[in-house]
Amino acid sequence: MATATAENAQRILVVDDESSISDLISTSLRFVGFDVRTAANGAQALQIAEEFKPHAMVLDVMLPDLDGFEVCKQIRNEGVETGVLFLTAKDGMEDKVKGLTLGGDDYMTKPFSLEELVARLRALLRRTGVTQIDQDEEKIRFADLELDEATHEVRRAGQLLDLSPTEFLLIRYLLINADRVVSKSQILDHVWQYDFRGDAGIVETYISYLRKKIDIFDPPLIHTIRGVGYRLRMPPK
Amino acid sequence: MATATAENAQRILVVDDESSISDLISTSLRFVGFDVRTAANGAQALQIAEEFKPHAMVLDVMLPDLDGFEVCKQIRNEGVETGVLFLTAKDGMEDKVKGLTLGGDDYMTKPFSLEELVARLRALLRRTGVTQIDQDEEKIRFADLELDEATHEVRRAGQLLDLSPTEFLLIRYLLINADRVVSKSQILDHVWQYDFRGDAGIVETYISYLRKKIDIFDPPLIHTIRGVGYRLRMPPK
DNA sequence: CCACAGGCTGAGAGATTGCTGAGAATTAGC
DNA sequence: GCTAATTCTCAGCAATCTCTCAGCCTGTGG
Repeated sequence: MATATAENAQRILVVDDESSISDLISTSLRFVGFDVRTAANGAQALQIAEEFKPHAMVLDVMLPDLDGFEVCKQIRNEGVETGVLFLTAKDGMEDKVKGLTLGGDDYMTKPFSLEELVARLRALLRRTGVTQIDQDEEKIRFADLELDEATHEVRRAGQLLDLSPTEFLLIRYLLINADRVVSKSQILDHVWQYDFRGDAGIVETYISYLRKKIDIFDPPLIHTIRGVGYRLRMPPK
Repeated sequence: MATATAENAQRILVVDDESSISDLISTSLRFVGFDVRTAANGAQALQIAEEFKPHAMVLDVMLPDLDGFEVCKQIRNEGVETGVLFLTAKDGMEDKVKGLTLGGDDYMTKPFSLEELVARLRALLRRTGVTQIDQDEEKIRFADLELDEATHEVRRAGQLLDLSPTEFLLIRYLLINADRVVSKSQILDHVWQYDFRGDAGIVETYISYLRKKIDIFDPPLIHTIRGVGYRLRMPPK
């Protein structure tokens, strides 16, 4: 977790009253290189936003004091240009969230997967144009594997693959960590919703699905590191 | 939002006393690249217009002080050349407005869809000749699908399609975002009237209608990305 | 070479998501 | 006003996806 906070890292403010959630999110975001602050309620959020000037916020709509929309409004009124990713419970509420995809904002329902959170946040930063050097193509590549965020297409050797939502998240996670070993529990934590209560065996199942779709090509890219996890890699020359 | 205000972006003045409405509109317009200011009443509008010199205005006819027509008149008397898109409530009024929008001006009744607002505003700017470089063709094309903004006609393989108003807005939204995935809530936010309180299921229904009209041709262009949204695309190679 | 833990995979139950037809409610045109 | 078009809701069906589980396979260490 040693990622140094770069001078010019993008600043994210995470606002949620459940500390377990905001810890989860902030740890995750820090790990992928964002500069993160957290707040547990609306008042605190306003205060921090003023001096922290976040590029984007992850904002629970249900806060103990103000609601998320109000917080968002006030922060913008103070001239902080920031995109917002709202978090909402699965039930009701959802219609209240309408209109948010207009300004580039977005929302997700709890529970979510961390991979998805990061992906959405990146998309949001891209849309709201805060990305300093928008050099990051919307494509992730490894060998002859290519994932396109905008079209949601995954190709191997130019050929389009038909993946289910979870398969898509999984291969993206592997791609992001290409060449590195990732453990089954890491995968579970990032790709599955954070309240998933099953065991890591599910990961094996999905790896199996993926192999049947992407490793019918040569060479195989998904490698098992027995006792450790998986790794995307080119065959040693 | 953070969209950089281009030096030469077109300037729009939005005048409405309900802040929820003017927020909605300005967010939307800023996001598509306009330089936007807002005013909450007639007096304020006059004041801002003087120095902001908007290329066009979105103007509620019902304002707390002056009415919209008066505002429009006075601003033009001061020599600001500006097209006007009037907003009116659904009731009476309508004919009164009709009579007064003879120039290149236009009007819409509340509530409206934001896609429609943007389209009308663009058309207005085009008519009043303010558009510096009329880069935007009046036709949007994708594969053998063609939508003509000016005539409101949609053709596939040269054949004219008979679409209802909502179907038209929907296919336009898909066309504008051709090849990218758009979620059901994005669609709802952009295509439906801002006060629509139903759920996203309606989008499925309309996609179904559209498919029956445009995808009876080969190849099908409207594709479902399960768990994500829809996407207009050519068949995979 | 055997035993065993870890990993792989096919089958299937159950849940989710999307599609569509039918009809009610609303709106627009005459 | 009346009719026709359009919009919207809803419910059943179909497709797909998620997850569990059990039996088999494989690498490893003794």
